[in-house]
Amino acid sequence: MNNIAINYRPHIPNSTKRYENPNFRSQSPRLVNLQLLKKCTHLIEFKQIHTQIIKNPTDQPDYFLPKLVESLVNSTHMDYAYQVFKQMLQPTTFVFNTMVRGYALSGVYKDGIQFYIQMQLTGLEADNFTYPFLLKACTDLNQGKGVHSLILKSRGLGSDVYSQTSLVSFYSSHGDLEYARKVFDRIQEKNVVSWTAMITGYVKLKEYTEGLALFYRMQIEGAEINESTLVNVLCACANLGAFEMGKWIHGYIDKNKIFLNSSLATALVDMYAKCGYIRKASQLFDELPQRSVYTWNTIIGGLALHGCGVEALERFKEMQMSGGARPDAITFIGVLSACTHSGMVDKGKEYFNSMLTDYGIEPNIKHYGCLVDLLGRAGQLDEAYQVVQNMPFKPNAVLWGTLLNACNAHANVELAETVMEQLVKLEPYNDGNYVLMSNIYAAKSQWDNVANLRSFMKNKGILKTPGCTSIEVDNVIHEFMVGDSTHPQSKDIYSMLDDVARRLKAVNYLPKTTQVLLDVSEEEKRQALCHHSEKLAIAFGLISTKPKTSIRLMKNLRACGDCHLATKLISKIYDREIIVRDRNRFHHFKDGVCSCNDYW
DNA sequence: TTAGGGTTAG
Repeated sequence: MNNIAINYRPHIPNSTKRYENPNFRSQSPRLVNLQLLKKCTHLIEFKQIHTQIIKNPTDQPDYFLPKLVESLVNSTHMDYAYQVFKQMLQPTTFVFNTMVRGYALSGVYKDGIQFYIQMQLTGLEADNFTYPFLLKACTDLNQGKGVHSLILKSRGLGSDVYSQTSLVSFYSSHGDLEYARKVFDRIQEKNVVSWTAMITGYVKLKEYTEGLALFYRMQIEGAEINESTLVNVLCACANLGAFEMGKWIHGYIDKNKIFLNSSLATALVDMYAKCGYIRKASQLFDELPQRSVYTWNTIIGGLALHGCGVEALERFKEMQMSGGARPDAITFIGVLSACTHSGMVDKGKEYFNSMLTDYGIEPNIKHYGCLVDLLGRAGQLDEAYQVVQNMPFKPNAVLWGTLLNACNAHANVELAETVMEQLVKLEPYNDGNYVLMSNIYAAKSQWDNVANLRSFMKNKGILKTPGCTSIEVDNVIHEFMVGDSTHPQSKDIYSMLDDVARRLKAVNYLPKTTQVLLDVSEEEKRQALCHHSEKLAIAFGLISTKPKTSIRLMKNLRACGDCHLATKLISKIYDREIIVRDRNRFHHFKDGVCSCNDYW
């Protein structure tokens, strides 16, 4: 940035070209007023007003120039705002604040901070507006901490709720939740924005349980709750799969007649979809009076997650027909993942190729990830590998992981080993990759390699994450670990498991013992599989819910091959729909088949 | 003139 001149140098802009704006015609050409300023959007309109202010001495430049700067900043004409600023004899704190805000919002952070420094040099004192703007111009933790100490030192502003809340947002958006919470706890008179800022901090950093805990406290303390609060709480519910809480929020919205704005509607649709209620999500979506690109993306992505690919593509067509929202890069993540999760390989390729040509959207690494998944699923492993090698991005762990998954599905040891070389470098402690590789070796009966991999993991201290499945029955979440016997109804659960095992045997079910990473006998492997957390949760679901009702589960890992096979059979034997949310997607088991068509 | 909000690849 140039040095900021604060001497008054009259400047009449060159606006020789006449521009006819209908808003201007009815106004007297000499009259400058705020109404007129508010209607300006184009630079030439601002220039005309600027000329009038300078030419007409009765129009009080001291009053109108700051307002002109403000309007220019609001219209993101920063260069011209700076030109006007330079003409001011004594810029006020308001003008400096406005310039700091403008540069921060337009991403020219350094200039924002520079303006604050310049303000101090001119001897002006910061006011309660200064620090929230200045914090927006801070790009790293140290800068923010510097502003924090300035706030503490400033007269009277140490307890200003705006500055304090800005600090909460700053710290949490820079990953320091501990500091954010310290500031939050010290806010004397917390309002709905300060509470929401802290909850948002937790949610953004995936500390969903903490976010919900704070929401409970907020209610106990009788704080006001508004749409923004609920959006964040719903986001936590969606990601935790906390359906009862999410449903309660929906009831709260209805009961308190809270306006379902676009953000809140999106969060609600997303909550239903991520909690496994895709029909409810779709129905709610249909009832919405307005849909933004976010709402469309949520329903398309939600349908994709549930393997409802055809329906997702129908929604995509509907989105385009409606003309209300333009598809963006995220829409295509949903569209491509719909094709992947439903096995529509050719359609997926078509959509990928149409992104740039028909929609002007450059595919990013996530779109390439979807393409690799799509090709991998179809068994086109060489082509998938070619994409990884030739795409315009350096492949990350997700991309290699996608390819490893494809190698597992199509038992390709050779490529899997090449992929693993990369994954060991990028994610040396991700146990899931080693487990997948072990399964690939096991599928080819390469037991030596399985053993080598196991000792490699042991030497590196890499432990397999224990499987954990939860099920919600009558508003209580029951959590099961592998081999768990701590549940109060454990005896009944294991009796039910015996019944399940007997009936599975009767339909010639053979446990997939190759997927067990233990150095034990076949019988012990069978037992281990039988006691996987998913099966324990299903057995509990069978004994604690009414016949023919759906059973809903959530897992911390991907579905294991043996549990997947067993769950398909159980859905048929016991005539139950079983809906499982695993780490990546939903599986709807019904009548012996799964919505994922055995690829996940 | 200030603080908080929705969707995204294994």
